[in-house]
Amino acid sequence: MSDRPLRLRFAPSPTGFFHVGGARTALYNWAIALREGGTFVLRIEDTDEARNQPEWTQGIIDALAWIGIDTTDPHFEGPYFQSAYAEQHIAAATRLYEAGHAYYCDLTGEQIQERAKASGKQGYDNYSRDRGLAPGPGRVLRFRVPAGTTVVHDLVRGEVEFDNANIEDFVLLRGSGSPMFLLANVVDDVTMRISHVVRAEEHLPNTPKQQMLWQALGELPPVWAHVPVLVNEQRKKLSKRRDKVAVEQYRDEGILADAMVNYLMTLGWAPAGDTEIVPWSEVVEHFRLEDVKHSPAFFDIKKLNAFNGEYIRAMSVAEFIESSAPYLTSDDVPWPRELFNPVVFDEMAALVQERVSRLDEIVPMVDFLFLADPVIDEAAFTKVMAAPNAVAVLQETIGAYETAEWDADALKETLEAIGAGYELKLGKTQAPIRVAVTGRSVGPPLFEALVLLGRDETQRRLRGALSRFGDAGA
RNA sequence: GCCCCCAUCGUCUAGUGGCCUAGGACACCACCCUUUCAAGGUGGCGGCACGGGUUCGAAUCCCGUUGGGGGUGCCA
Repeated sequence: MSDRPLRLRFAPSPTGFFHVGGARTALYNWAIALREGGTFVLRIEDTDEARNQPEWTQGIIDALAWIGIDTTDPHFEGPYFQSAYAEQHIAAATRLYEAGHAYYCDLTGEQIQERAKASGKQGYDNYSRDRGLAPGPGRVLRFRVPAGTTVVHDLVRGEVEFDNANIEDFVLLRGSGSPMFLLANVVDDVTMRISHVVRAEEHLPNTPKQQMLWQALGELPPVWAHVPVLVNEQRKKLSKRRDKVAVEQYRDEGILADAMVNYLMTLGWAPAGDTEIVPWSEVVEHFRLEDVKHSPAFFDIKKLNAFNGEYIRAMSVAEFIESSAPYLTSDDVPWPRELFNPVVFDEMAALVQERVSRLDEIVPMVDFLFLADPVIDEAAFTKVMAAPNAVAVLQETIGAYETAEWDADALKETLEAIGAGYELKLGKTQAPIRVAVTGRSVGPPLFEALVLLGRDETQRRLRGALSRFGDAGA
């Protein structure tokens, strides 16, 4: 089974956004396809009520492209749509029926429950197995699970043995005649000549059923690999209801694709050596399914952010400026568009770059440069101005900055001298100036910002702060 | 209930019988640097779930217990 051409597949169902767990599974498949010269097949499993399908599908394709899985890459094939192959699925089911591997059953869900209650056992009791029912409306087609055991050879878990006695005769075709997931999935994998099925662990219980289907269809099963699921802080499988799982959302918040990819790969696997931050090329070279951990991994946003900070700081300033642009020119920006000055931002960029871990932190860090008036954080203002001599420092600074040379060093020295008169260190002295000009007590380096703001605007803001005390400054 | 999977610092992991006094990273704490905040540097806190074996030797192998997770649809 391993001498077939290497063909992997990623088979998401279009549910509206791209799940980080799906992204990791896709990446695992992709890394293998790339290194081994195999093919990565994208198949959209849209057989359920897939409303709005084209939109969701495009979302998946865009998200895959973002993490580097590009539809134009020679290793990429697809997308295929499962819904387009319904006839094949049904044809396969018919073959299974004709070969005696499947039979029709007319029991309703209620009837199955009643029988289960009466017998004290759970689930369907294979009641219709030998009733020889013909196909008919409302009748489902069930697979006749053979006696014996099914051994699944799994690249990450080894051999997993299932007693077929614990597997009930599952449904292949609904009463409406439409194919079920288990069947469609296998038939598609067979026709697409898939050699390796790499997917999340939640599918492991399905695997013996699917393997029996492969065999009943006269095919050699693929190599299986079930990777551990991603969990939340409560150690539950990541769910879209309570957890933040949309790749698109992280992208919009300014997580870099490279950082996301790198982080995702370290969940369940680790590059050799003491460094987790490694380029994709190294991942491709070293990733092995056999090395994937067996236990679930917590998707830790803090660590993702830390990775992202590393990637941001590794960029050139020019790259950083380019990546910042969408955030600075979006419609959500707090300043009037006409007041934004890219030249000013570019001057600040290097200082901002080493202070953010996500791109969306840029705007609140530089907003005071482009706002007509800074938004004053009242708590910070009150606290800073209550410090001994804070107001006096403010007053004196206004006077000194009237004539000071307008460069960062001079502004710093001037303020240092003023602070010295009150026996204050620069850290204390700059606080009232910072809050007066930026509105906050934290932010990027002050004097560099003042230079960009200009003397007039700086003085205006300093006086504005002073006037808050009633005794209009100047 | 039944079936299956899993178990190293709080978290992600290294570790495949002696190199382990269990290594790294994130987080946290302290200190240094410092113009606030970061970044950077130094140090610290903190773990092999438990009990039996096997072995000269067990985080590593076996069994059991406990604990967690996944599955159990005419969903995918």
